[in-house]
Amino acid sequence: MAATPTTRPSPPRATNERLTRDVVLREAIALLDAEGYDALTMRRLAERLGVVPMALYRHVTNKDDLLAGLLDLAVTFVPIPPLDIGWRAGLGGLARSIRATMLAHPGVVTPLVAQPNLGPHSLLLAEYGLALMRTAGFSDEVAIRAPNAVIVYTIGYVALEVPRLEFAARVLEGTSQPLTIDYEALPSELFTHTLVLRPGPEEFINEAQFEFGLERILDGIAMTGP
Amino acid sequence: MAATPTTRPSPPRATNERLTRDVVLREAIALLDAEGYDALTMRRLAERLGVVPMALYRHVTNKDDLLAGLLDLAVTFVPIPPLDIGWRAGLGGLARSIRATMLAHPGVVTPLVAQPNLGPHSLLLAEYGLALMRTAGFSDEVAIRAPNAVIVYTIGYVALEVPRLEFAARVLEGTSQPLTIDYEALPSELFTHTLVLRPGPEEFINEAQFEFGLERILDGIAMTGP
DNA sequence: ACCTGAACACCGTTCAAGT
DNA sequence: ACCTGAACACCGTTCAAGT
Repeated sequence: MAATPTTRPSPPRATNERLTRDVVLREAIALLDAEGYDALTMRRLAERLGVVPMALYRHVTNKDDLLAGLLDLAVTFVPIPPLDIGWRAGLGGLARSIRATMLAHPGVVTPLVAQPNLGPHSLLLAEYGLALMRTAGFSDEVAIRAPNAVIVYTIGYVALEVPRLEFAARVLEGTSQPLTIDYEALPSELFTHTLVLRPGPEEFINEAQFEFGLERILDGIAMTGP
Repeated sequence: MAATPTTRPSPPRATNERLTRDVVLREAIALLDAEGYDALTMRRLAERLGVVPMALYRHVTNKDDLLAGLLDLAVTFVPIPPLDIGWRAGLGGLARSIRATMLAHPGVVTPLVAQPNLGPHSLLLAEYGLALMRTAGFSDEVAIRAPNAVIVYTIGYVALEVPRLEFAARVLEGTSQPLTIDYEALPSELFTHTLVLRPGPEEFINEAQFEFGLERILDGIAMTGP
């Protein structure tokens, strides 16, 4: 009922809502989405919930536990494609689904990379990959490795993509200088091919590059059988 | 000459050594290697150099600049394979070389992923990839995209691998509980394939998985030509 | 027994005061 | 002009004191 004694915007939480672990985790994701990974501090999360910082420790044992809980929750946001579309469309769809979810919740990427995550919802994604590959008749080894390769590629790709998108956004709003490559400064005998093709700084990470790598992995998987 | 007034180990820096940007960056990598990313603070770095924290700001504009400089320096540690071994051995060798370097300097992985890096030494790696592919007769588009796919896969993979190796090390020293999957708790109608194969928690990230994904990408690239 | 404000041991960076 | 100690505005977490 009483307003929190701060200068920040008043908390959005209904005052009669009981604080639960689920409420804490969802608010943490909302904070992550709104203000990014660095903004997720115990103090600011507590403030958004209209609660004293130490009240959070009733529902999470520490910040690592908060991050682990929030990750398992975020995995539930990933739509799993249907099973009957074939292994190639299935794995490709799962990759695009994971990427879309991570781009929608860019703040989760840092904790996702930083800690192992074998919660029940991750296992559901793994089951989908195994089902696709075994139904298609691949060997047990490929059934395990191929979906893992696609998932690792996707998470790794987006882990690189998100900071570069955030950088691009800062360039647009004028708070960062755009990246440029000064081709004229490169010694021509060391950079002959670079100076012929002159790939722009945006070539390293973009949507077409994601699709190129994904399709190469899927082509390579196709060559292993079934 | 005078010892730093702290309780920490005395700094290893020779007292008559002039502080330069290069010395600062190399000590930052040494601190990263020795104690990990979280240990790299301006204050602790200054302490190791036997210098007051603000003295660092003479050589770097802020912590982001320190990280950018240290990344460009770390790229020089990556051995580039010879040019005359063919595109497949060349790209594969580059990937393994990048992975080995990152595993030797695990603390650089976090800043490497977190910010764009187009320093001159990165461009030298890119030039190597372009040279391999153009010499082999691939199209300009594939010459740009294929090395990028291999490099993104490798960096992304190791970004996931490093925290899991650190976790495994904590398990070995007894400070973390090992990850287990409780197969008995999984509802059998949702997890039929998982319960048949029962892949262990270590299957997601390991050396064989890295090689599997790398070979699939290389196979997929081979299919595009030349 | 439960809750929480104050405190602790840190951060990166600013800036005024010193030489 | 150059340098730097103190200070500021934060952290995550501990813990003693309060109800």
